[in-house]
Amino acid sequence: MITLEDIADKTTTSVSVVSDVLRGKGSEKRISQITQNRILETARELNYRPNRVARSLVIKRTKTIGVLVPDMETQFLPEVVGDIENTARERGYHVILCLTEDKFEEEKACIDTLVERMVDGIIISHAENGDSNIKYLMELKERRKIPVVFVNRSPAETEEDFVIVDNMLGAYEAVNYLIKLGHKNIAYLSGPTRISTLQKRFTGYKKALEEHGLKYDERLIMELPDVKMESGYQSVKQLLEEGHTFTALFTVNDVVAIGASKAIRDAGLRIPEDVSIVGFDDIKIVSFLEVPLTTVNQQQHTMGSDAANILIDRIEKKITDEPQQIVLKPQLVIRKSCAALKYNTM
Amino acid sequence: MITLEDIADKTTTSVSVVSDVLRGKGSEKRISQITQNRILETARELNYRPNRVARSLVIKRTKTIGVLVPDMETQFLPEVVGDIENTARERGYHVILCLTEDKFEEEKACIDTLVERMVDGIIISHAENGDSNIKYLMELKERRKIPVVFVNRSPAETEEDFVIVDNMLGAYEAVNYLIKLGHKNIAYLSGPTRISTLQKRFTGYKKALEEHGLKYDERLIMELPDVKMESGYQSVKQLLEEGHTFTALFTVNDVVAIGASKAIRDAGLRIPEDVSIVGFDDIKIVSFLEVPLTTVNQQQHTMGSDAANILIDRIEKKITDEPQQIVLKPQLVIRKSCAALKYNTM
DNA sequence: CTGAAAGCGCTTACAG
DNA sequence: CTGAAAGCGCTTACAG
Repeated sequence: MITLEDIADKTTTSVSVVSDVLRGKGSEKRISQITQNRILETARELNYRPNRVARSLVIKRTKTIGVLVPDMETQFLPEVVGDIENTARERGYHVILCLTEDKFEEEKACIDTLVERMVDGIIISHAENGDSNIKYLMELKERRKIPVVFVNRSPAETEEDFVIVDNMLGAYEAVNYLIKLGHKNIAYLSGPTRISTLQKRFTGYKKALEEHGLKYDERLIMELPDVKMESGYQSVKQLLEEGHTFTALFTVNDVVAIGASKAIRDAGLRIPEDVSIVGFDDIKIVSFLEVPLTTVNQQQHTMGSDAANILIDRIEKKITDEPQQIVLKPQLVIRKSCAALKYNTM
Repeated sequence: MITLEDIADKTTTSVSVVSDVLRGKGSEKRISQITQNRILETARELNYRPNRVARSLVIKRTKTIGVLVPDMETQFLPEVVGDIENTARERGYHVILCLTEDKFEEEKACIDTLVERMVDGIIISHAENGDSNIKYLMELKERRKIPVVFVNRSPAETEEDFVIVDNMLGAYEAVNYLIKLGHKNIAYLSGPTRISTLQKRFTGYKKALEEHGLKYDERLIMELPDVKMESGYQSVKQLLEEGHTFTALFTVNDVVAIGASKAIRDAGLRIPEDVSIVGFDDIKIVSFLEVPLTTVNQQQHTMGSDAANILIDRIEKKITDEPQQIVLKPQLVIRKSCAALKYNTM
């Protein structure tokens, strides 16, 4: 490994001038052009690579951001993470990726080592499984001045930066749409309601029902243990076996909708003739399904890049004022999985 | 930020004993139990967090690995990355994620800054777009002693560590299966063949044809610009419009198969009655499709964790001998998208 | 049992 | 125009 001192030796200068020249401060510091050239050239010859760790230790910035998300399974998060990485890289930052499994302890451990690694900031879709690290994060933010932006999930009534979609509105519009099509028995496949985002979708569902004077039927609500395909499949299977009557189905996300669709087909029912279905997320694949899925788009690409930009603006003190709280507007994307209610006979 | 010196002051000891105690070397260094307790306690009181950057500078290890992949779009890579992160975290390492967009220059820039950041090792699914960074990586590996393991894609005839699936065999078995079902006109949707992995799948396709004395028909080969759904859709649409006759279709990956399926259905054809189709990857979703897709599973979970384990073993010198070259055995997963050829009339 | 000191590779006043 | 020196927060011989 070759160091500033090596270059200083070869050029019979000193580490300070070498450092200045290599950081482009040569002219500002009035180093003679000749010296500058000599230094630049030998740096190239020796294939000098600055040691960023040493640099970080003194300037106290690492050009690194920590990204904490529960997992990479839902297809939605990888899309967000990908966009965070892209914008971060464009702006000269690297991303340390931590999967927290939606567990309090894992998340805490990650936060701690990220701080020890002197990350410049953190983007987090925080665990909402029992205990919470929010106050812990906020303490850190105060004490260590590490900016934090919440993405996809945000703490309730917070003063912090976040970028989320309006989950309640998205769900509301989805259910509204089903109601307008004439449906009265609309089942809902919820995820764990301890997760705020999903709780809000549930609220949107109930609100739409209420506003249209439809009764809320508990038997049509399934709270799944997770938001995966298999759970979507199982829960609809169960719903059907229990003989509950519904002509439409709203699901907490697309992946669950895909699982649910399979159960519906397996029961010999058709989409949308027998049951209409609306998802949430608008992941890439759903428009390619045999019955393209009507769903709620939550602008995941904007979500990732907005979060990264806000964080980096904070780090670079381009924003210092009030909380940046972006609530993206969800968009109902109507495709082929819903039909007007014709027969009320199911 | 509180430092070793702060603790040394408060406990009227010295930074060296504090450092020793905090790293658990207290007893080994025969520090009195009383002193140890005092130090441990004040560390806790002051909420001491070690500065890993400083530590890394002296010990020359960062407990960080760099993971370079082209993108997060194909669903396959997020699964691999997720598993790398999981095993790395279990073993005390963090992951810096870099998306290279399959571009030579992006990849080089990433490699450079990763080295400057003193990562302990690199896992890479390398760009294969024109120029290559392989020799560059190997140079680095020699000079800086940074272990590298290739995942998913590997250089030809290399002495390096890698973990890939046997792409040729997977494709061969897929096509073989179609042939056994009686198909003779089997179209192939290839990705860019500059990508070695995809080239090998193409070879497997040709080999199966050849072994069964089937003629290779260039008109049934489409080389897509990328391996995305949209391209799968477009290429089949084109194939159909051009009036080429095929009763079966093998695709370079599942996502392309999904796009292709849509085009087939749009043309009023049925899967598998009119055309049989086999994909590659076995991503989560394909078993939930209306017609569950027959595909080649490439054990992506093993792939990620194997790569991480090999890399970390290298870093920790648990392996020092010959190249670790893992070739996973692909598994044909038979579902519902293929049928025996009955009529040769299409 | 404990502490003083060198050193990791940088940056940054400061002095000349 | 250029260099000596302190310091970032650690670890690690080494001395006593």
